[in-house]
Amino acid sequence: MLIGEISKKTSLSRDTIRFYEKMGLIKVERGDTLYNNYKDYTEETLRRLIIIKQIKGFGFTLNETAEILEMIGMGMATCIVVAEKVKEKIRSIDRKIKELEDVKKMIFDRMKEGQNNCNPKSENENCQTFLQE
Amino acid sequence: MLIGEISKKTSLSRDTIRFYEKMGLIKVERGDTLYNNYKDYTEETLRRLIIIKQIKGFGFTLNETAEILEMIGMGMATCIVVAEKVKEKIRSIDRKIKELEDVKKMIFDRMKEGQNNCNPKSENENCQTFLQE
DNA sequence: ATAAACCATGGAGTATAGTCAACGGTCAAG
DNA sequence: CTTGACCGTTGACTATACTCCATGGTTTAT
Repeated sequence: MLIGEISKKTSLSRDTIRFYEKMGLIKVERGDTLYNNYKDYTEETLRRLIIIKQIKGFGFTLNETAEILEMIGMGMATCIVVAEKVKEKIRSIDRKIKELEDVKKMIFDRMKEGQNNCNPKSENENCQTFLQE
Repeated sequence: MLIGEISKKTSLSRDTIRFYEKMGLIKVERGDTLYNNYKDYTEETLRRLIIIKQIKGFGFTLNETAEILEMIGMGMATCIVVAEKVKEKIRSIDRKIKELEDVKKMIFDRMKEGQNNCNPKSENENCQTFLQE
């Protein structure tokens, strides 16, 4: 099938599909006919794109997705391995959440400090929050 | 002073200082002397860079930092305005945390679904987690 | 005189995941 | 025969905040 059709079937834009091809996530051949240079997307590729969407739905990056696809290709994406990957992804989300919470706490603390530098008589002047060394 | 000196005093790399200049966060003039084209960084610029570090310490982006600097320049960075900006920053952090938690929950739920597709006899085969439509 | 240690500029590269525009070829219908 | 709807490739652009490199000029010390 041509790119327009597979694009509709996957709800991925043509550009995205071509981008995935460039990234090596899918392989595409030319059709047998020699008189045009349209690419021929197979059912196999369609399935692969759907799997890619699934994997990305888990929050994996394209690189990670490529890795998992390779494992699937080698039959090594066992339940244990997949579960471990997903768990690691969850751990990395937890790390990000913790980082954000740390930043938030830091901002809170600094804001409190800053408020000590804001007294009523400076109501219409620059706040000293950022201006102290 | 020359860039090497201000770089040491602020603990910002030369490249970073030049980058800030290019972004318009600081203005720098050439020295009075005409026989070289070295830039002359003033005490004022030094103070400004220190303020930039303070503001960035609150998690503001460079664009936001530029905004706040401008307000300071106009004497409009009042305590109320600054507190509101900081609060909005905290709110945006909270939104990010919530997004991450949603993603995490989604992954959890899907993983549970996926586990139903993993039965013992497929121990050494690809997990079906990503393979279902 | 020359080497080390500065300085300036411009441009490319980093990571992520595409999106968009330009240019040109192809195909089917009227 | 021409119009519209496709298709292909290449390269630039998005956002963030720098970092690094190459090239070339300047200053200071020996």
